[in-house]
Amino acid sequence: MIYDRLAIEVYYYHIALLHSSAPTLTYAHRDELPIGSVVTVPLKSTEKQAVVLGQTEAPSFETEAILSVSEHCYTEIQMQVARFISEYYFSSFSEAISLFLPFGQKSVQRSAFSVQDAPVLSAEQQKAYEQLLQKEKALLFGVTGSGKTEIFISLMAKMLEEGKTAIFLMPEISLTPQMEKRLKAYFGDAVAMWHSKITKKKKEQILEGIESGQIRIIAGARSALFTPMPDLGLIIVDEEHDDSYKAQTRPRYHARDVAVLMGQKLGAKVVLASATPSMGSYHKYEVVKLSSPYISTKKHYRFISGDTINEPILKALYENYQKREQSLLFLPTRGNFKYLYCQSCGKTHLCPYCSVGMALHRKRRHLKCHYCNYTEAIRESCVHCGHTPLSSERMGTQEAIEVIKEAIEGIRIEQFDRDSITTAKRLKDALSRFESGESDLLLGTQMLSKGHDYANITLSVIMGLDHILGLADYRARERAMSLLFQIAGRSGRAKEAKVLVQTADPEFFQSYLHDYEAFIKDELSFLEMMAYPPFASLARILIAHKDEAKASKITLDTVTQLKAYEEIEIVGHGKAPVERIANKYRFNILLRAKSRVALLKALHAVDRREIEIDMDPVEFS
DNA sequence: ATACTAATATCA
DNA sequence: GATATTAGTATG
Repeated sequence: MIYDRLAIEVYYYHIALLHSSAPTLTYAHRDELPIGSVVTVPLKSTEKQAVVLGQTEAPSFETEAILSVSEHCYTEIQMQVARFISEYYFSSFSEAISLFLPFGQKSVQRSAFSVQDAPVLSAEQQKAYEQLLQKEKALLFGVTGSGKTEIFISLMAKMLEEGKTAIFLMPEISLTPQMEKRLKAYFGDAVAMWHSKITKKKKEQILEGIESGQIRIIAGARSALFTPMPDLGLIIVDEEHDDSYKAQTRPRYHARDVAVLMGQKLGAKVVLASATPSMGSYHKYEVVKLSSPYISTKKHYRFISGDTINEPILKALYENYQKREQSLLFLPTRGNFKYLYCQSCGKTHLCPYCSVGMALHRKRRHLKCHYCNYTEAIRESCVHCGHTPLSSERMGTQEAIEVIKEAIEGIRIEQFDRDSITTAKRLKDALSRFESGESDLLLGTQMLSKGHDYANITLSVIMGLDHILGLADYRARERAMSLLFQIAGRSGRAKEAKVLVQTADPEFFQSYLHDYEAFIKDELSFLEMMAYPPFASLARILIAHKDEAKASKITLDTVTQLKAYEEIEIVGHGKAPVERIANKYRFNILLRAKSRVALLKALHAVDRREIEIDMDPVEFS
């Protein structure tokens, strides 16, 4: 290294490579560098971007010199949050800091921005708005159509007037052009949309806009949380219950939880919002309630039995079609697993130890719990009511469309699922066809429940809730209930609407139909009794290897190590529900602990390259 | 992550 | 025996 030979005084720095899982390395530089500086370093025969972690003593080995120092720098808070993410969600610091975009050097004088036609709030909205202004963080709990968006806009407008900026998070932004329209209407060029699919060029433009002070609101999916917003005053997490806030690749962070932490560190207000809040948020945060003025637009619920498109469904669809009114039909996502459930009482066969639905493995002719691996023979009759036989079939979107077209001549159906809505354009087209009345029925999966409003729908048919209730997931009840509320909430904004719910367990849904909060309270006591989050911490360890024997050995070794930790419960371990992905055999270990600290400590002790740790998992397959 | 190296499989 | 493919390892 040239500095050594010239005997010039040099500084040594620990650096973390960006976009790499390499460990911390040491490089030399002639000048003093601030922590967080983004630099270019030589590594092997290539050049890499890296971030300066701090100064260090001259190491015993030869060092290379930093090649260049960029204009960009991570802030102390970005570094702290990245440190937290790397430690809590088990990634390298490099992977965690790589989520963030560093700040540029220009510091802008942000002039106050005044919104021309700020929305006029109802008394109810005004009250919630004022409550939110008082609090550092809160959960805004308001049914669909209660006017949460106007409150968001008012809060953001207030921030902008104070010369501050805001981040607005929503799930899967590329598929929600509606919110973009509304935000643009109020904030114009001061708002930019940010998600993983926008082009590199566009991202650069937005970053420039942020630096110049023109862009003051970033709205988008998970990754929008990591844009370099100066003077951040507000983070809104809309639809905070949505699982897509949890990253499914390393770093496996939960954007909602990271948003709360970041808000705390920055002194920015954090508003979580949902019509169907998560149990954890309701339990943890102050709740600001917003009851709807228009909720009284009548919704008539009717519960029907069966698990296919049957007579009552076809009849209702036909009648609505005859009236030239629009309908919506929800089918659960085509899942990988089937569960045994009773058509008579709607109950799913549950694992006796975990209270989650047991999955049917037809090939091996047995039932298996995906949490603890408890296995038993396939049941012939229902343990609750003795009804025979038990059902396990479910229907796909395509099949449903065929059945309905067969039965109702001339009906125009818009398919609305992952298979057909692959791009933002397709979504826009599908929605505009429906809005202009070119289609009579919107038929699809989970996607229907997200974000869009279909004011003219007068009939919603919700099928397959029992399948969701029966999922191998401790939150199956929450998922089913939240889905019912989300879908029912999409319809009948303008006029009266019918909601047809197909379930063999109408009592469960009926008792909470007009009161999600009552459900939350009951569900929380169930979770407490069963020691599930938020009353305990869960972690999942994933092991994947081409060699099945090796994967199995790593799993067993890890389990053996974990047994030394008394505070940690090994709920189960074994082959993952999806046994093989990309030619790799997959194993899971599920852990639970009362103490999150104890769980983290044990996990850090057993962590190594061959395993992946998923803290606070939402996905178990 | 990825460049480099050692180990192993494939082939004429 | 030479070369292609894969597995393992260190990177400053």
